[in-house]
Amino acid sequence: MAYWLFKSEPSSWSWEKQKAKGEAGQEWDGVRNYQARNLMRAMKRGERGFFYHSNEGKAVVGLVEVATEAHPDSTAEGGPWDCVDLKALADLPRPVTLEEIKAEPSLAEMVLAKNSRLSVQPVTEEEFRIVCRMGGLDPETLGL
DNA sequence: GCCAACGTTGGC
DNA sequence: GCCAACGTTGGC
Repeated sequence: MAYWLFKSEPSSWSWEKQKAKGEAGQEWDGVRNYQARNLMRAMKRGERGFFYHSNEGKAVVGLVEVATEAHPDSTAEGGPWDCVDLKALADLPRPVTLEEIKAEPSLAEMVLAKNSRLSVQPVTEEEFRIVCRMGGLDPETLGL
């Protein structure tokens, strides 16, 4: 089981909008970066990730589930771009800010802290658990 | 709004 | 295949 992080500017696609999609989920389209695309190609249905608000908020605000494996990005018009579908799983009771992540020594190696520009990122299991707890979610009781 | 970091493009 | 120029991202 791998873990991930998805970044979005709230002004273009917010956590509120993602939640409103509910079980139907939403194609994570528009990614035009090979590294990010390759990470999405490696994702499996049912894997979990964080939803991160960049620019405004700068915080991990929720948990998502990978709802489909990678498929062609419907906005890419035959280009080499694939993406997965995501559905919202849960709010973080307390958003975990970038500042807090950078201040936490055990998260020093987190991609978000080191290469904040990558829009889809891998997260280790340990990082996933730490950020969940910082956000007020117990990964055990969630069955994660 | 600035600018550093990064990725991509294209001339050579 | 190198690398300068350019565009974009996102923290500050």
